[in-house]
Amino acid sequence: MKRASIKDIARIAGFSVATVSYVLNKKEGSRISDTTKEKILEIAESINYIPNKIAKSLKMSKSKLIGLILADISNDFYSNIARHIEDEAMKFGYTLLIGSCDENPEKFRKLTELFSEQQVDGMILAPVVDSDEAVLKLLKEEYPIVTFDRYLKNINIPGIMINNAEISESICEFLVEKNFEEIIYVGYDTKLPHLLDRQEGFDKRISTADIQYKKLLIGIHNITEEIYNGLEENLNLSKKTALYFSSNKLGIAGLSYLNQKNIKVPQEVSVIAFDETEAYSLFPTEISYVQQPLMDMAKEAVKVLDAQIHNYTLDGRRISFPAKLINKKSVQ
Amino acid sequence: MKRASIKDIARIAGFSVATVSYVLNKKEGSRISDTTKEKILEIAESINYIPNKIAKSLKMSKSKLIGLILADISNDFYSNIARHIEDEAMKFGYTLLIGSCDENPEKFRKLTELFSEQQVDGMILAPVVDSDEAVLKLLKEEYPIVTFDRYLKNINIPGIMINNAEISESICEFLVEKNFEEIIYVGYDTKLPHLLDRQEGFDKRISTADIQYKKLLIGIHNITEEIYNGLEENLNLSKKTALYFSSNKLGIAGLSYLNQKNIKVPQEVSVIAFDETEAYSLFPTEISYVQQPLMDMAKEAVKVLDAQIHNYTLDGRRISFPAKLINKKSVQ
DNA sequence: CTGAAAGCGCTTACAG
DNA sequence: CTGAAAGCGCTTACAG
Repeated sequence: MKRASIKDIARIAGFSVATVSYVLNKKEGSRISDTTKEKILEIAESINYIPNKIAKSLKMSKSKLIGLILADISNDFYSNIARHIEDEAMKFGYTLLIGSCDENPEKFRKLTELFSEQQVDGMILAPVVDSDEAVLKLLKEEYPIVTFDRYLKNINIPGIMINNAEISESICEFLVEKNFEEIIYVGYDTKLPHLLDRQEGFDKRISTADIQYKKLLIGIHNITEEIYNGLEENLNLSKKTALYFSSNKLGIAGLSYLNQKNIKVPQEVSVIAFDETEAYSLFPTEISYVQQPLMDMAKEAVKVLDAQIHNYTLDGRRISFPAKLINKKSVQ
Repeated sequence: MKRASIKDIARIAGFSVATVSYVLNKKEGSRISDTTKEKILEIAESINYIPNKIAKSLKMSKSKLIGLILADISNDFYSNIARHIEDEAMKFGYTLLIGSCDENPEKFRKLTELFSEQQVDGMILAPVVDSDEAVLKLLKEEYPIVTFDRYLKNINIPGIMINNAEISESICEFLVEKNFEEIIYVGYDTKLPHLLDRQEGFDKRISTADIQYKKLLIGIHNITEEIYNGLEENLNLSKKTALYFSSNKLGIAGLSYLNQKNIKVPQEVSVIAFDETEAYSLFPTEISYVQQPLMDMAKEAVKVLDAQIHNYTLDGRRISFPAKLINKKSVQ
């Protein structure tokens, strides 16, 4: 079925498409008589008129579409982000295109290209390792973009993130004061700057403490198995030990290991994890974790993006939101 | 920066836009000389030409966009679905618009309208209670749609789902054979047909068994608290009892309760939950659960939708995929 | 208060 | 082998 257009309304109403367009868009400036307005509105209603945003987009060079590229929408952390961004984007009248790139720079590039062809007005990106080139290309097209969660070391664009180094440093401080004999930092074997920041913040504080320290760096593609083997090898229950899992996935995989091994938290080992997830509620001990203010971050991201979309100025400011430790019962 | 168009290429190359369009689209039929082709391709490359799909969409009446409406993208179950659908849609050249409606028919309606204005080629819907009207309207516009997970009792459109009644019936059979003294079905207090099917399938089998049976029906908006109170009141550990949690969220909330109360599974109570989630791996006992073949379902959904998009025929067939019990250690 | 016309960036049937 | 032209459904500056 061909859908009704403004032209159909115009024909039936006996007015021009211009007049119909003015009425439908409720422009203040244009003085259309009330009877004309009513008639047109009535007809639009009766023939079930649905405006064609594609046509409007073409004419206006604005699609009211925003592209969101993240590692994997099925990952709890990212799907939470997506939801917050969706809500916020809707408030601004944007609809969300979502793409998952699986830490793969080629997929990332393809998604930026696809979204760019789709004429999204802007993109919110969680860039992967080696995605600089793709982002640079976007930048050359003067595409409004903002990074989220992650950022690019060598490209200065607006980015929303947490205070990765600082929060890790303060987590370390917190653990140091508890007098552990050994602390194990569990992170990813990666070049992602925000994760390196987490590491370095932790390293910085621990280096001035006289505590045994290990780093377990996990390949990003085989988390469960590597965590299992890593902890199997490195966790020494005869010492008073604390584990710091520096991401959501790592936390879940690590807790799953402790669970399988029936290792008691915090009696045998203390744990701090990252991000909120209802999964923690199934673990026998209430887990202490680092909480990111995702909703505030999403609000800011959309706000910053929308501002760019409207005036095409890119100030390269990165904004760090403070994460905080929600201390429950997994550290003693 | 204004983006380069086909017209710019034409001007620079000294050919018409028609020729440029033919070359860019690599049509077989049109015989363009190789030198022309090369020249045009080269220029396109050098001025960083990006095709404008909005313009193409308008001309072709095809946006290559698919809308996905579900209850909440941050819900583990739905974000998994979204990911599978994303992957499959991409294979067909579609990009995904995602919207969450929070079980709210008004939000659902708004999303259908928004997507419809956005000219998506089709929609994959997890309809909510009282969304019949919105779907009917889509149908009147002859919009290609397919329901997923859920279906509409009174509207006959293609739908992808599991064998809700049958799987529940066979879960019940499984439990009956274990000689429990009491079985508690934990479900939602809802009118969603697929959830009623789950209930009725269970009821059907239990009605022929001589076992004490309770149904705990939970309001969809306050799960954690209602599960807590409901189990507190109804779970009697002096009897050999089995709990059947008929959704992912209910399973997690229920296990969380058992965890808080330090009730041992399966020693004190047996449990079967619904859907896979890594959350289960944090629970002290490996959880037996009902697995839905989400990837196959996603494949089928996109396939069915794509078929509709291409020939506008709607056969109202619902397709049930077999769910199956993955039996672990939470039932004794 | 209303309309004719141009144009957004494409595709494609037709002509030559 | 290539181009002129129409048209997809809108918006808007301009004229009357």
